[in-house]
Amino acid sequence: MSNLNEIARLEAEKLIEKAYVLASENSELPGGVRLSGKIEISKDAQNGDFASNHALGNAKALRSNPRKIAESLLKYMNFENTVFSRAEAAGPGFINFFLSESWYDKVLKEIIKAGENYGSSDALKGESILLEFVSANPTGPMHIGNARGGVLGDSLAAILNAAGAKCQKEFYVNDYGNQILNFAASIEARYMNIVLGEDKYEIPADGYHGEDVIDIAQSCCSEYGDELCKLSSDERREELSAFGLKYNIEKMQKDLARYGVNFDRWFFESELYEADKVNEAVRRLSESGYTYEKDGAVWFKSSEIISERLRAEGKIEKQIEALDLKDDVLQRANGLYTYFAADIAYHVDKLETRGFEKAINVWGADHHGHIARLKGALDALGLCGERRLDIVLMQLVKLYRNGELCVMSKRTGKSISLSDLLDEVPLDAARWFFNSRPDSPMDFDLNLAIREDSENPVYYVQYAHARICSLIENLKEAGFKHDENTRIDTSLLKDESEIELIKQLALLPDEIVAAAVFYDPSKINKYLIELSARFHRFYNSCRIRDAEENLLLSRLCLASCTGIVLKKGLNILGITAPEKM
RNA sequence: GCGCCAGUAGCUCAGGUGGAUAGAGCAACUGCCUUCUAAGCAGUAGGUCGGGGGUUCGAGUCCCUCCUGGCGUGCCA
Repeated sequence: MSNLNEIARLEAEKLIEKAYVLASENSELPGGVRLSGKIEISKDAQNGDFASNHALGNAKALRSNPRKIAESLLKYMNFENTVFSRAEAAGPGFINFFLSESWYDKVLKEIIKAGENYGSSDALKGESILLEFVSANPTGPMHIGNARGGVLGDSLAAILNAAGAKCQKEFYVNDYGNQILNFAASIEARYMNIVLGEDKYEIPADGYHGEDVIDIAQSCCSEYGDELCKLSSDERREELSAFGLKYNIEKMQKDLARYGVNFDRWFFESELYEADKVNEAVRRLSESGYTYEKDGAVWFKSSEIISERLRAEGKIEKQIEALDLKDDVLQRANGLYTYFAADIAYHVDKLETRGFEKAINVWGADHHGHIARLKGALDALGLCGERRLDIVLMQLVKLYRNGELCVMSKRTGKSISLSDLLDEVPLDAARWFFNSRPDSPMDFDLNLAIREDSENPVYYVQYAHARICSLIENLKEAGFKHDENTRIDTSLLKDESEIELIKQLALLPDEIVAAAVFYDPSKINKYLIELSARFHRFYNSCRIRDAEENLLLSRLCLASCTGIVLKKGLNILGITAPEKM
């Protein structure tokens, strides 16, 4: 697989380098300078296809004005056997390169050859990544924010894999600790009241008051009858929490699967306790001197290790002081470990025990305070938290219906469950929306999301795909078809809309890598919208069916390449590419 | 108070790590279907890139400062 833009960039760089050597040999420019600069894709076709800023950036070193330097370099360029036909000096001193026909030909051939693998690359080859996302509390139904995290994580995993990494998807289940005790007590109250037919039992103030807990209790009744009444409260709660967890986890799995979100592994927090991993992690921190006891609790010296890192990054003491860093509790005075302690153990398991090179976590923005201390703890354990743990922060989602905010909270129980949402919003639209803009707070407008018209961009993209399928089918019936054996003459594709479309097709490998590197799946959304726009433009300005046969086949080839690329992009996002609409 | 994220057209947002005249969609207005899907295309109009400084050939992008909004700042998870 080759990236045609990358090839062009490298060739442009080589042309500049060679030209500089010749120019300095001929004393036209001073020698001995290592030219810096970059080659980028021009925004405006008037400025060529690729632009170099080398002449601008090295003007001082070359003791001349940028425009002159550019012109000197151009004198010594030879475009034979390159993907360029020519170059020119422009503006303040850019060197603009123009692609030759051979490049456009290569793009289409590459797509036909690679098929559904087109766009994949080995840019991140060898990176082993554990991607953790959703990790919703199993004490209640998931909400819309979890859906966003699920879609985002799932798309990101597909992107990382397409970019050549080996990425595994994991859901961390917090099935241990305080909240589970509350959960059990809440179910117990509901259960006992149902069985005894009275309101004697009260749900703890910080327990779970939602309807879903009644469902769980009810379901428990039909399974056990009043059997659990006979047990001691401790035993009963143990039974009930196990039942409730199983009930909720199965539901989460079902709901997420309905969204097309699947995990390679569901990792249980309780596994860490059973294997004594939490204890061990805290012990190791203590042995390296990063803990102390105060008020009967064991504390982690978060402020110390975070300060160390900030110092290494060049922050001055005053700035660090201003942050007013605080230490964190690992083990409470009552002997129980905190969530933080378990999370440290969990990440040791990811990075050390299981040997993943990198851990990426998709978190809601409300967890951002947790980042620095977790990285710090990993630093303290010699696991390079700053380098090996990346957090993708996702801003929160507000759900609106008819212009009114729908509040969601597990504790008040007024939540909208994921399955309820899916009953209203089509899967493709939901996946498109949740993928769109991870780092700004999102207003999810139900009324907009369910509209099946052009205001919903996902249909714009899908429509382009359906149009292509219909076109191909149509021409097939007329006796024209295109496959890898069809001889086509891409030099016939000269219309601006054709050229612009091919250039966009060539961009997919770059976009996938960019989305992978920046952990930003929404780049694919944007790419697909632009690709669709360019296709529709082409479709409207270039008639295919009535064209002369060679031109017809070339255009058919272009359309079918576009179909391949649209389908690939939609697949990565977990969205269907319909053949008819 | 401190920290993180955001502030770009009436509305929703792009802007690929500093490039050339800041772009789309929606809403408004004008055109394009007896011909491959009009869920489409072409065009008009719309801007002090939150304000103010600075860095340099060049700033929406980087630095400082102020303003506004969201989220944090637990022996919760």
